[in-house]
Amino acid sequence: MLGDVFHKDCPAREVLGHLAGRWAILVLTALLAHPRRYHELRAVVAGISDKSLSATLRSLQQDGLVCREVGEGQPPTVTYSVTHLGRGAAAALTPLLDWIRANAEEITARRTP
Amino acid sequence: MLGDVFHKDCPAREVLGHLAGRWAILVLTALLAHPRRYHELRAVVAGISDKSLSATLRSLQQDGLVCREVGEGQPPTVTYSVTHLGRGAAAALTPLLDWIRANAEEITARRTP
DNA sequence: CAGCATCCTATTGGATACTG
DNA sequence: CAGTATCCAATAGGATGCTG
Repeated sequence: MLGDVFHKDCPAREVLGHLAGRWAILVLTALLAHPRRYHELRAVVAGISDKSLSATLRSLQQDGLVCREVGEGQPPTVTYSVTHLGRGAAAALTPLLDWIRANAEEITARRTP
Repeated sequence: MLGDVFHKDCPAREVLGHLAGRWAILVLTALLAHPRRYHELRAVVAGISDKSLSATLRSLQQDGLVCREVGEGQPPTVTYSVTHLGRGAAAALTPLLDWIRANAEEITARRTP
């Protein structure tokens, strides 16, 4: 089965690998509400470094989930937005983020050390 | 805001870090349908090593998402299942897995090299 | 069967400095 | 502003061998 994430070496496994990192999840979600410029993203996704942000954005572009638009003028203005495909991915991520928001405190509080 | 995944050093960010890896996602999902024993998990989650599987299971246990039960007899039989909390997490992951299953081929096909 | 210990390599990711 | 380049530290993760 081609879409079986449990099978090695299948496309689904590869895509999961791209989306599974915490940075991709956060960046994609940050773009869901509306497009953002590079420095906005760096501020919104607190703690991400330039290197990780640009690497994550490149990876998301290559997968066709994020669109990069360069504006006119000096200094350059670059805006990132989710594509139609990316919107679907981000939507699929919101239940996870919602669940984490709701349960994070309980988990960290009860954690067995 | 305590549950804000976009804020550094908040519980939500930490929990996201635990769940974000591909192994945690797959293991948790593999346990959603029904409990499984160690060797079943290793077979179902194709490609995972003993080291990564046991590390993932330990992490999920510490977060209270997975329960480990040791059976009687020799050789030992150890069964893993999702807790109530873990069931919620796994449920929050299914939209993501479903989306990946549905779109993985399109993504890998159109990938800009 | 269900793992842990060890060794090793590869990838991730932060800090810093620099550029068009 | 929007990155890229470089260096380096930390982590992930595979292979192998061993144990109760």
